[in-house]
Amino acid sequence: MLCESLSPSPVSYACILKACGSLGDLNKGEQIHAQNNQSLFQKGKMLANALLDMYIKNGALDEAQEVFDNLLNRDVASWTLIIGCYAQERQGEEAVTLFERMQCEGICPNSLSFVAVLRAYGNTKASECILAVHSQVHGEPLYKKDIMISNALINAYMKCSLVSKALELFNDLAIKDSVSWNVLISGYAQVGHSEEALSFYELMETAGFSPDPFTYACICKACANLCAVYQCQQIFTNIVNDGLFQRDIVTSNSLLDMLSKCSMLKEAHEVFDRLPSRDIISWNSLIAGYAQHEHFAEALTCFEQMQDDNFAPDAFTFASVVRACGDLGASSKGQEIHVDMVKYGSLETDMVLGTALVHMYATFGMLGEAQDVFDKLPFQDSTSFNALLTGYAQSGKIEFVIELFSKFIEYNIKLDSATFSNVLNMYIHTGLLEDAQLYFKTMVEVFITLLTIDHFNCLADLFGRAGDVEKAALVIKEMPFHSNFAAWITFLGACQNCRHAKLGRWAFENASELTEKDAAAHVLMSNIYAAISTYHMTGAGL
DNA sequence: TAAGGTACAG
Repeated sequence: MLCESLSPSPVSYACILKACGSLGDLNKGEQIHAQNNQSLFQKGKMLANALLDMYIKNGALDEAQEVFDNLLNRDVASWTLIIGCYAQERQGEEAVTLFERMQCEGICPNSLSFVAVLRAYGNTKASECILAVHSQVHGEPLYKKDIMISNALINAYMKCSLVSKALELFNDLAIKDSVSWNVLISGYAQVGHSEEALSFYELMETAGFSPDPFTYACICKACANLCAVYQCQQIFTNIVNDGLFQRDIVTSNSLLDMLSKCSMLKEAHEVFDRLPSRDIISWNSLIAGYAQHEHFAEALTCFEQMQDDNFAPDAFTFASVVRACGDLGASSKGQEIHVDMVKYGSLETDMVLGTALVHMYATFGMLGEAQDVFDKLPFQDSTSFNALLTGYAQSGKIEFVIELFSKFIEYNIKLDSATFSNVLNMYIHTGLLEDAQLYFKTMVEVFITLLTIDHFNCLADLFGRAGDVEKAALVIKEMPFHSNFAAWITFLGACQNCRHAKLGRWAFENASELTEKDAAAHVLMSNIYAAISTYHMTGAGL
């Protein structure tokens, strides 16, 4: 058109901007924006909104906000576009604020505005607001397009785990479309009601709706939650038969993730090899699958291959490989990856990664590095504090443990049950009985709710190792849990060391009540008797 | 010839 010297009209521009939005061609869109008189985009609502939409579809939030701010006449579409933009970007609070501002400025929201704000309400778990919208639209005549509001409502309810409200609305729908089924199934999968997700998938097919990529993503997630191998195979077959495996990357990634999570790693790798195209999510799913099932070397091999294939690792990749390095004890590779994480800026934006790194260095016993990463975190939360404390405890750095623990008390940081076990185990290995008792006493006073039977078993173990089997017995008798096999077998070991036949017999009988014919219990008990008879025979007497 | 609901990775 331009070659033939025709000047584009506002209509041409609107069409071209729409194309830039759906193709993801931000450069072309920016070019059109820059080459024209800015008044073109400020006055006419249609073209201004087309430009706004182009920036939003390209994920250019700042530019979208700027276009919106410079608009002279904002109509309901302009407001809805920017509200939808923030709702989609998980900036729900911002979206809700804009929704309120829009009404203050005298613009009345329409169906589409409600759909946009419902997404924000769902993401921010604003259940009261969702209920308010629901009662507002309730009883209004249901036009066909308003099925979108119903679907958005079901989705928002599910995001707040209001499962029965979502189901009630779904059942009351006069007309359902495939999105209605998808949001319901997706909701069940997200709240962890995976069986229901699969049941509604069956019902959906019975009702005559074919699964689409959205449906497959949801049921793959449900199957992954359940580790349902048989159903995995069924879905795998369906996806291949539908031809979606070749056509839709989200579906193939969902499939890949499902197979990985269900330990079907061989199948996952085959699917990966057969993919017509791959993206970063395909790589991350495969790497995560290997890391989650402790195939750490394979995880790291894939990580190398991914980079050879010119994919830059992101926060998801790092999370898997950091764990793999830690568990493999691959400290130099781990440090290399740390450098990459700094290079890509992943650490500044992601708390999970920082904590994973603290944990990795703690596993290597490189506590200086662990402390350094911890100190540089954007903020320290309970998870990162626990990772650091565990590191010090596992390395037996008592003075650091004591110092850090006092910070837990001072700043009211929630102590993790597993961290507490690690600290107790440190005391077991250092044999500092008095310090351990003091620590346990503080635990009872400050963190009583997280005490488990394992912690009491640790305390009994401490006394047993110190040779005080009477105190150990008292802990077992008086702890607020039913003693388990682990408690008795540890205690029996302590009785063996002290050659305490009476308490040993007591432990043996209790252990036998819980588990019959356990070899370890019999060996320990017979050792006690053998030791005592040797003692008699050597004339030492009892 | 402007806006819309559902989906995949730590």
